[in-house]
This record gives sequence, structure tokens and C-alpha cells, in this order.
Amino acid sequence: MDSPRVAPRAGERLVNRIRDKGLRLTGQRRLLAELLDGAEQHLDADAVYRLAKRKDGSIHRSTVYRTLHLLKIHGLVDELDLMHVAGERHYYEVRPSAFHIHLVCTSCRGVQEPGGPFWEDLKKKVAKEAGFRAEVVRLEMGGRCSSCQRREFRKPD
Amino acid sequence: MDSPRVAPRAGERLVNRIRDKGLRLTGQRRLLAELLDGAEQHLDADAVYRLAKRKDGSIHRSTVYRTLHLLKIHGLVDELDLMHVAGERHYYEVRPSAFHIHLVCTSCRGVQEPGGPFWEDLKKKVAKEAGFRAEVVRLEMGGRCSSCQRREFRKPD
DNA sequence: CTAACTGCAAACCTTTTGCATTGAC
DNA sequence: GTCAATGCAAAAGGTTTGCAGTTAG
Repeated sequence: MDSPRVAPRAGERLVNRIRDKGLRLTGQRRLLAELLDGAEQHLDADAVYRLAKRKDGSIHRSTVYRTLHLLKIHGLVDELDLMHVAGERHYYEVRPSAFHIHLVCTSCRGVQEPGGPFWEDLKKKVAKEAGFRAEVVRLEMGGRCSSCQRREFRKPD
Repeated sequence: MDSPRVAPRAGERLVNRIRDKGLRLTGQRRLLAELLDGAEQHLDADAVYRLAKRKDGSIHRSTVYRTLHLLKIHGLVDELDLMHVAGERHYYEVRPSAFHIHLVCTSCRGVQEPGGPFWEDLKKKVAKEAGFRAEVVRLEMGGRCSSCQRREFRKPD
């Protein structure tokens, strides 16, 4: 599609994309964008709020919800449920590409995002086969990660 | 209930699976199971409730939620969010296999479930590659279905 | 300057829970 | 008969909204 192929600094990418969309860039939006962009794991709305609150004590929950909604409808973040392993929460992720793959362990609740040639190839084939102009593709697998499999092999419950 | 026992009648399969799990089969559970099993489309909790209410005016919402939860934790139905095209609702689907593929059109909100050799093959390869004992796999694609693509080609916005 | 955004509080909507009663096994 | 499931009502999330004051462009 139209993604720039030069990587801006971590924590700046989403901010730039907000400006590029012509959206007003307030202090709160900048803060939230930097948080989402720098996040090491998937965050739900409450986690985003609590992290933001530590940097700006006056930010309000409703601003977090409004901003997440705004980013979502502009396609800048995606909303995930990660197989509901942790209840009804939704998680937000800066859209790194149109194709997300998540392996969610129902035992330890860990989330892996595998990469490599197999998965790259898979993306291409799926897009081609679909007869569907896919904007977002999510492949989510719920099951047991390899370390939980080993643990359960040693000590079956 | 007096049909020959060749293959379980549509609307009876889930009922049988409930009994097989040793769960108590109440009238409400039977009704909900038949609804889910016979559903032509994906239903959310409210839709299940309203359909059930037409057949049993005294059924309560909380029973619907409790039953959906029960079926979910026993792996008899899966909970989907269908890319949130229709808000925060969750949809329930009798688990036909461990692998669901949904193509969700963000334009007309239609949901397709493609089948065929490509997708069968994909399931096998993904399961093998993952190094992950996958219990449930969901592949969801959000985009434009072929008829919406055609419509937009004729009349671009 | 002005439309858009924010904080606040209240409303909303879906889902969960405690309790007395009912019903499946 | 016993224990689990149900209906009911109330609570508990999580999210949205109307409003008045504030701010980015």
C-alpha cells in the first residue's frame, strides 16, 4: 500500500502518522502515541491509562478511550482480544503491518509474535488466495507454548 | 424427538456434546444449544437471548450468559469478535473444528467462511510450523469483499 | 479567533453475582 | 433427596457522552 520504508525514531512514528492524517496533535495524544509506540507488550485501555497517568497526572480515562477510538478508526492502531485469555479486555497495538500473527498460550498467557520466512510466505499466499482485498489480517492461535508443553510433560496434572 | 439415529439431526449435535461432557441438560440449555447449532449467522449474546425469549418467555439473560460461558469453557463454542466491525459485541459459534477462518467485510459487514483445498492445506502447515500445540486457530481478515470491491470500482467515493 | 479537544461526572450497556426457589439426576 | 441451575435484582465492570472550560492551528 503506502507505508514509508524508512523507520523514524522509536516513539515518534505514531506521532508522525497522527500529524500526517491531519489530526490535531495535543499533548495528551502525543503522550499516548509515544506510549503505544514504545510498548513492549500489548496494552489494554486501562494499562494505557495507568502508564499515561504516571507521566501526566491530569489525563483522564475518557481521553484515553477517545484517543484509542480515534487511532483505531484512522487505522493507526489495531484492537485485539487475544483469544480472550484474560477476560474481555481489548488490547491495542500500533499497526506494524497489515498482518498480525499472535500465538497466545492459554496456560501461561504469554503472547508470541512469530516471524521468519514461513510466516512471510504465508502472508503472501493468503492475501493472494482470499479474493478479498484484505486490509488487516489476524492469525491468532490459542494453545500451549513449547515451554508449557515441556512443563506439562514432566508434571502432567 | 423420534427421528432415526443415522446422523444426529441439525440442532441435536451440541445437545449431545453437552450430555457427553456430563453437564446437566436443562430445558434452557437444550433450547440455547439448539439455537446455536442451527444458527445461520454468528450470534451475539443479545441475539441469542432474544431468539431464546421467543421460544421460552421466561428465560433470563443471566442464564444465557451463564450458558454461553459454560459452553465456552468446555470448548463447545468459540467466542469471536469479528474484527470489531460491529462494535464491542462478541459472537458465538459452535466449534466446528479447531480452525476458524473468517473474512469480514468492513464495508458491507458480511462474514464469509471460505473452504477448499487451499485453506485445508494452510491449516496443516500452520499447525506443523507453529511449535505450538494449537487448540484453536483463528484467521480473521478485515477488508473488502469482492462485491464491495466491484461496487466501489464502478462508483469510487 | 474558533473549532476541536479535554476533564469531569453521569449515563450506558453488557456481563457477573448473591440469594431464594426450582428442577435434573 | 440433593446439589446444581434458574430467575430475579442489584452490582460491577468497561466504555461513552453532554457539558463547560481550555487549547492547537
